[in-house]
Amino acid sequence: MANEKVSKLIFDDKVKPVSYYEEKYVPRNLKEGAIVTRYAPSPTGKVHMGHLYSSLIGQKIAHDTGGVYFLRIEDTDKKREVSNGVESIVHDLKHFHITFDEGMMGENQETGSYGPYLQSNRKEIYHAYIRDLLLKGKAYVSFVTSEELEEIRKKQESKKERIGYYGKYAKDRFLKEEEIIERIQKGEPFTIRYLSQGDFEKKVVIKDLVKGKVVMPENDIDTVIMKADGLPTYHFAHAVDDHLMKTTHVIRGDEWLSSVPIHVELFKAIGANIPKYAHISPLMKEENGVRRKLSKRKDPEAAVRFYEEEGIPVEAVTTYLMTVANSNFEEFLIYNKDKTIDDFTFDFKKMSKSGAMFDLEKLKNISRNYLSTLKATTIYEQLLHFASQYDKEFFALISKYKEETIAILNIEREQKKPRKDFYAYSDIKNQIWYMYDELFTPNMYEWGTIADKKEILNILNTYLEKYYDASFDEPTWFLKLKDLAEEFGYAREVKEYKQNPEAFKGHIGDISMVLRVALTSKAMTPNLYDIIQILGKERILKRIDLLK
RNA sequence: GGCUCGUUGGUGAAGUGGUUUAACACAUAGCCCUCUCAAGGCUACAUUCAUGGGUUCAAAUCCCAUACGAGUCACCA
Repeated sequence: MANEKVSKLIFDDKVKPVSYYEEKYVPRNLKEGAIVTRYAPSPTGKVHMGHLYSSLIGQKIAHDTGGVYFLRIEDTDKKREVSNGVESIVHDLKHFHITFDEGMMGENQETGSYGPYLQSNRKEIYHAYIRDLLLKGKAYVSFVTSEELEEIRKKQESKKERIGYYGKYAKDRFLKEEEIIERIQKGEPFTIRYLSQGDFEKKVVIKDLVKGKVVMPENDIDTVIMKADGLPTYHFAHAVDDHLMKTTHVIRGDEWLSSVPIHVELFKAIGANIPKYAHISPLMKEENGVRRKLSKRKDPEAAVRFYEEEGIPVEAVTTYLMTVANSNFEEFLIYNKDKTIDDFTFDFKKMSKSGAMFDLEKLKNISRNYLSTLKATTIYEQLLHFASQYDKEFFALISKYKEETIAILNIEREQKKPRKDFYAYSDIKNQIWYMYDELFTPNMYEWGTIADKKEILNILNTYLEKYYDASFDEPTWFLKLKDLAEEFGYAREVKEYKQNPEAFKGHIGDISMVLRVALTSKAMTPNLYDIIQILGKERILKRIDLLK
């Protein structure tokens, strides 16, 4: 046994033998082909769109195959940690219906028998494996400082050699045991590095589920597996955790692709099977003609919270993301109108190898379409839920006028080609505010082609006296409006006017515009007849009165 | 600089040697419909698949080179 004295110095007696963990974490009892995968974020802030994107895929393939989706928190970098990070992650994902079968459930809760799922609580486990490698001579203690590393790098650069701590440059490989003990006892900070057996001239072949076959040189760099603070690095924790937690598939951003040779070596070193990898391309954003990754800091739409706060329906966001992941999903939905994401078979092979530009406009379009398929009562409930958190004033109004609000939301909805005029719950108020007396203010300016106020009032008064009756059905109502137009010298039909513009003051459109603006203060509204019916006689009189 | 990946219209893309005069969707523009708006219908939008060579009767599809872009080369994940 190598390094026996050294490891006694570093690890206390509580550290169990590796065999303990190998026996404790038994293979999962799942059916053939079941996928076990995880979301493994570091708790550094809010969930990013790219995270949602990959967790959507992870959850789907795990559940479609009868597997397990779990949440492991990678908090080995204590400097970057954010308070309530876990809570925030769980909340953001839950809003998008992403829930976990096991793992972290909240700041200090977890379920599942492959835990702990918080890496900082797994220190003993990592130590067991690190000590094992140390004793087998596969790892060694290193005192190299970042300054020394920098010097090595410069030397390599000037000699045009490959950069890194490898081979002859890995000078601490050759430290004598006595020296190591002495320096540790002096309190000198140290790390533990894996003693790489790799050969840069040899190749490793990676069969990535997204990128396909990738051939890379073997890793020959002695990567740090335990940091000076005693916590493992990502690379080592990844190998140990996914081995013990019986992960079958690792889905992660493609920035990890070039680390796979290290991971392969580490998995082999601890005697573990190598999981299947799927390295997914990032969501991109274009700014000033430059393509870059969608950034949480620069792009508000990158934070998953944005959609919750905007009231963009969860279904729209997930549909969009699935469309980006597997573009055939879009056609699948066109031909299977009543189907959802759950009926669709996701395929890694259909994923793009290069990063897709994130297209908010397309997402909004999907959202408009989605919202147009909902029943008015459903929209109402969702709107109520949204407003209760983000618009208290509007919440009070729609609560008070429940039936009326549903009627407003139902305008031009239950028909073959429903209206598609809003893409988010936050957008609804902009479209219908004038229907509430509390929000309505008369508009004196948008009268279309008719400028004379006397004429306007005359038209409105005549309408009320001779042509308005709340009991009219739509065709009758419109016929009456045409009668009104005729009385004032406006054409009954637009065509009629266009054929002979000199014969008329204007046409029916001008007359209905007068009515529309008087009642809604807006030049653009949904079907006027529906609005009139919902307002009712009393409020119509009142609104017209406001103009006098 | 080394290693790796990528490159089809403004955007997401289909496409895996001949049915492609390059699908579909978003965006944009025009027309139609129409009492306004939204929607809907129709039309337009890559003679060409980063560029240059090659293989082949035939290439966006196979091969090579070049260019450009991205990732990585931490005691960050």
